[in-house]
Amino acid sequence: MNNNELFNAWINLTKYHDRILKSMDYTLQDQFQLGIKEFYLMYYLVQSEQKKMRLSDLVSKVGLSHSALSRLVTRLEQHRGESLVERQTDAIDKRSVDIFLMKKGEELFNEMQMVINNSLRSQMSEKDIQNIKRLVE
Amino acid sequence: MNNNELFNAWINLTKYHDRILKSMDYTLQDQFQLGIKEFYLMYYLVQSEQKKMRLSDLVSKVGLSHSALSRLVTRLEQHRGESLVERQTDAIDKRSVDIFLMKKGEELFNEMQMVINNSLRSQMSEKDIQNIKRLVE
DNA sequence: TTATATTATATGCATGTGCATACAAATGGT
DNA sequence: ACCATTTGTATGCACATGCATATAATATAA
Repeated sequence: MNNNELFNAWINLTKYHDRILKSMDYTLQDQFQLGIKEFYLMYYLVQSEQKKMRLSDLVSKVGLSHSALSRLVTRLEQHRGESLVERQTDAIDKRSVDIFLMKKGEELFNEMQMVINNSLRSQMSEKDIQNIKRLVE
Repeated sequence: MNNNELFNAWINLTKYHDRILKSMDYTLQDQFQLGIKEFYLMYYLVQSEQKKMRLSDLVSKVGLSHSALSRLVTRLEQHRGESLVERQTDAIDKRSVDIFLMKKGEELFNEMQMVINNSLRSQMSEKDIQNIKRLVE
């Protein structure tokens, strides 16, 4: 394998990834005025036991900096006049902030999830999924 | 395949992609004060016959909007007091602008390319490359 | 030819991001 | 107990981005 093949593989992977990402992001913005990062955050809250996570623990999950994540939470607290999530200072460690998924947020998440799944299914074939699994496992 | 598998495959692909991307971007910023988008732009100029391309044609290649690309070119024209690329209005269609890769830009590109290739080789195994090829072909 | 529509690029503006920093709270060493 | 260090979050700032728009040049239609 030469350098050209190597770089071409990378470029093609990027294009494949970005095409799907932008498509999903555009659809979410269009239908919910929310982006893919907002969806990821809510996804990890849903996955969690009590529909809550520490801000710090979300950083590595969502893939944003602390500051960006803090502001993302602020936006979700004030989304079109409704609170999709809420902050609550931890009783024991008063520096720490827990992010709670609210009822309205969970409802919206369920709608978004359907859109996301449709989008993924329409853009990734069964064969693609198998290849991705082989790549990332 | 259920929805969970589908979404997990996507998330894992994103993490795989972003990890490599951020690593390359960080290294380029650190060593050259240039990002991966700047590298892509120069890459396509090098690939072209005469080391030049129309701004418009670069849009789809680099994956930025017209406005972002216009400003990216401006930055490359003024990179640390040197012109890595230059604009030149097309003689026939005076609306169109050709972007030329300058000598200094090509020199820097060659250095960057080595860094990029090393970065890719250290993060993607031979098996990864084969799996990516299967995915994107 | 003249008027209208289209195309290519540049720029004002709003927004999201990371870095550096500020602040508050907890931890550790003396 | 006290002070220094570390940890968790929020915010000022600089900057890259996309959208909407402006401007200039070209193409099209009457």
